[in-house]
Amino acid sequence: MPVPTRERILDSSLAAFGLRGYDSTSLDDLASDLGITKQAILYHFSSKEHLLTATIELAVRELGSALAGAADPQARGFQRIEDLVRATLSLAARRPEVLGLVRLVTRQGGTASGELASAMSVMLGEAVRFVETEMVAGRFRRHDPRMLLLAVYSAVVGVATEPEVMRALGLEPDLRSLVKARRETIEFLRAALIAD
Amino acid sequence: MPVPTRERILDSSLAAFGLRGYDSTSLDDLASDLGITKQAILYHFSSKEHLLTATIELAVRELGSALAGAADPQARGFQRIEDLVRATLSLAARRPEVLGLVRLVTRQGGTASGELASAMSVMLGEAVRFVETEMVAGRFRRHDPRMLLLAVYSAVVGVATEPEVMRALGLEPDLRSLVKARRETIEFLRAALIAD
DNA sequence: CAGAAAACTTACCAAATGGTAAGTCTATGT
DNA sequence: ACATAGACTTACCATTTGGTAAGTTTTCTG
Repeated sequence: MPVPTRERILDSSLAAFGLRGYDSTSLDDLASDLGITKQAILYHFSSKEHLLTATIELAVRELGSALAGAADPQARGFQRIEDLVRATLSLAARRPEVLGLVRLVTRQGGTASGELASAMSVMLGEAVRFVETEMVAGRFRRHDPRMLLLAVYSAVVGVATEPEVMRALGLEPDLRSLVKARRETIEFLRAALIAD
Repeated sequence: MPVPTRERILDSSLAAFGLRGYDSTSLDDLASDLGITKQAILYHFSSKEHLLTATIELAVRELGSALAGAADPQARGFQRIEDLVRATLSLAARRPEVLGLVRLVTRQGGTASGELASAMSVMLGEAVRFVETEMVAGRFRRHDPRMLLLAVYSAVVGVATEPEVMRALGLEPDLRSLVKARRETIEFLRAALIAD
């Protein structure tokens, strides 16, 4: 059974918006990639901005399920961070457009970013509480939890979405390097986080 | 004495390209901001892509001089990292568009990025050698230097260019928070880098 | 099978975009 | 005083863009 056009459009637009940007992607580009006309897109999504909104919703769902699938509520201390970082970097390798879109929207912060902003607020709020309890329990070094998370978020998303910097460092972003980058990133965070 | 039009154009395009993106900035936008016509821009730069190239060159110069001014060749160990991070975050606060453009170009990696790519390669190559000697001297933890720099670069540039994430964390990106973010980022890196 | 709703396509359109051609104004050197 | 070059502006232009209107085909339903 064929994939519904609506979903195919969303898949394509997630890839295009996430990897190349919103303004750099025209509806005609999307349509010809899909072998349909631009008006077919406008039939399912009444404007380009509505398409962006729906695309962001899809990205939020993908990110949310990737992280929810990895987060074992039982896990304590650094294990939980490691699980989340693994899941994030794995998602970045499998579907770089998802994090690309997240980053694009968190930076520009336009009208359509409301949902993503609130979803991120929820996730980050949980993360702040988790980090706080770990600090109180003496398993993590004492820092401002929010600043710590900003640094961790930046490091992970940066590693996940900066293939050109990897190239500038003389590393080809192939599978082996990515595996190595993941291990090193986790070790880096472990060293930064864990209390002596 | 008035600022030459050519420089005014470059200043404006650096801000626009760096903060809003290349495709999102039209020559008409730039021109009307400057109170001139689009053709005046095309008189100084024969096409939009040439303007981008010149703008990237300007950003590279600004970044280079900001970092060169901060790097004391005498400094050893973490002090040197701290100097560079301070300079980077200070530049990000003063002129966010510079790092914005660097990030934009390193991600998309189009035709015009050759100069930035080679400039980054040089800077990162020096950084790799520095980090290696520090590791050999036992002042830094042992990691793959390139992976370590990727994580450090990502953390710093991320902190510098993700104001929306700060907001999602409940932090207003005002001066006090930025100073705090700088201190925390440095502490974070110190914990990650320094050998016991 | 009728008909209506869904899922499109063909045909347009106004605005914006990067770019060209030609003219105008101004300073400057001879 | 005058030609010349630099620094623009006015006037266009072809293409692309997001979007509308109206028609056509397919699918579902009574």
